[in-house]
Amino acid sequence: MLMSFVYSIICLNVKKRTRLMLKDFFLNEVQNGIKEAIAVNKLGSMGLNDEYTLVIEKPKNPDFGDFAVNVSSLARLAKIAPPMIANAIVEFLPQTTYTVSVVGGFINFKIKDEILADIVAEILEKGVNYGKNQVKNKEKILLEYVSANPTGPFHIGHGRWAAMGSALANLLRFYGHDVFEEFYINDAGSQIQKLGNSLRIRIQQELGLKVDFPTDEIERKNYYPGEYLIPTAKNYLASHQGVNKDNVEGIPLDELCEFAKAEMEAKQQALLKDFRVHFDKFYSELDLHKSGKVENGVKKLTEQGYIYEQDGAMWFKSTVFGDDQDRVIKKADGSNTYLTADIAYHADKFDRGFDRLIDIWGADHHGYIARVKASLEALGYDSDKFEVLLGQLVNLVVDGNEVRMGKRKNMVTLDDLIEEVGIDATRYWMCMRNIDVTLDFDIELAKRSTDENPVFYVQYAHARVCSILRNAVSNGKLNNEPAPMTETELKEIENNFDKSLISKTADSAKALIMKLEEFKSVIALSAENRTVYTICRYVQELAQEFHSFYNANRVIGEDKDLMKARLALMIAIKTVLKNALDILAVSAPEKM
RNA sequence: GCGUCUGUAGCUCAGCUGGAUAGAGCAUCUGCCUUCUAAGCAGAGGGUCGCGCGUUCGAAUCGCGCCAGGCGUACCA
Repeated sequence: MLMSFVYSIICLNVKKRTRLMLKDFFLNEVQNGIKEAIAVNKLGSMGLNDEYTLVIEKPKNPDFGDFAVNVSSLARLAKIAPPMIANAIVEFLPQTTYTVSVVGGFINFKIKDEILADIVAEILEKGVNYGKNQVKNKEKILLEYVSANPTGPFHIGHGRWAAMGSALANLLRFYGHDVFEEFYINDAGSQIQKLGNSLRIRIQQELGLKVDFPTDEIERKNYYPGEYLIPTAKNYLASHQGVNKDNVEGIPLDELCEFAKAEMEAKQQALLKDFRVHFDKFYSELDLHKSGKVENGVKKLTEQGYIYEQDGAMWFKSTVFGDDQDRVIKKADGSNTYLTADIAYHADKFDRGFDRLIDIWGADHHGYIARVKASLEALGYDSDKFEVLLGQLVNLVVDGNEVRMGKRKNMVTLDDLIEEVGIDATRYWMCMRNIDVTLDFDIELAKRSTDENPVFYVQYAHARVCSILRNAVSNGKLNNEPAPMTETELKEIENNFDKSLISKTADSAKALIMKLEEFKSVIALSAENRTVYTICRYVQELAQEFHSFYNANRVIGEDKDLMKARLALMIAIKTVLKNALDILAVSAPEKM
């Protein structure tokens, strides 16, 4: 509730906007005041061309007003004391929709009711579009995430990228960008051979043969011993009736690879769909090879003089572009490395006309950034248009203890997790932390439908609002009293609200309305910083403001104008909560 | 060793494009349901912001150096 924010602008670079968010509005007021004060020599040695930064924040102490601008930073330029500066500026503030006071170097603003009324009216008017399309430089963005091997089920780490990636796509789109979501299928490497070999063993076991995965340290690395291939083996036998103990060895490896891969892909894609993750394209690495683009990329790098041969392999001079060491691009055995295809893939993304590439990668791929950027530069692309969001991994917490992933016995798949805690909670938990920190996913906590679980807290707020809106137009429960309000009247509030009524509830609802107003800047900041956890934090804060208001005030009551004002507020809260939850792809239940 | 992320309340984390007494949730304690969903609200206690030096009128925030932990450091994907 006391969250203060700081928003600064370099004042030589302020651009005029038609629709000002409140913070921008006050910054502009101050900036204009400064200019006028300078013009009449009230700001000491300051000149019109001096560059300075203004900071606006929300005071923690409400006595200081609703917004505060600190002008101490001008002291160095003006060579006079901060309070004098503040007073000089204040003289030139029109103070139409607000009042001001000066404390030290701070100019404190207190807003008048009409500003609050405008906020609510704007939300009602725009509805699902409130907060949308704020971006100034719209870009065609290709967002790539998850991009798992089609060799098995997703683990919980994939779940983090899936949830965050899809939420980020929704956010960037909401902000106004053109976003294309893509999943790169690593279906070309040796891991597919391992998959086929493993399927053969599972089929043999299904046929009753005594075969098992190798236990030898080196040999075992050529197999996937997870049990998930058992149903695949059954499916294979069901669709290949002629297969028996005697001819199973003769099945071509390619056929097994193809079968297993197709099934794994289908399962992965079905899960993504259930998890509310939509991809515009699943881009096959195999297709990339077939298209000749990989070879073409190598050719281009060679032509540019960035390839040399050593120890029988071909190396890319990535150090020219800042990488720690050069990278092998064609192994001594003639095959490509993973990087070779990745170079072609990222070049192809630009060739398809995207302005910006954003990839979400696990922190374990950190070393790849420099080499892919290097390759893009070598091929003549602007590597600054390629962003990698590096995500720390996920720890599962069970009974208060971390369960290390990777130990095969403790392997928890995303399917298991979703089944255990549900889609809403899984998505919310995966999105609620900064991508830079390792996520502790506490299954017990995420499962709980209590206030310990933020996702329920937020959803409950939405359900409560909906309940009030329902009650406003339904008859009394016990003795069938008439409804406090007709459906038509409620529609009237939504579509043609008399915003002057807000003054009836302005005092009690001020904090709540201010929080609603914050939504737009939360969207803008979140989109620009590519963070989705900030949406989670905001939605929790908004829910908190609502719950607090709910406990202190009644919406439905005798005073009809007051009721109308508060119902308008309820519709506004519902709208903003829904818009935010939609970005996270977490449901906003009408009832709980 | 090098690169990178992290180190803030008992726990999980915000704040880190420098600014008014360092915040939230959970946990603990105290109150609040004959009134729109108590899955809620109000309040209390709880912190050498890993350590040191520096820049600044001002540092959790910026710089440098340490300490601790995660990840990476392949002709694997």
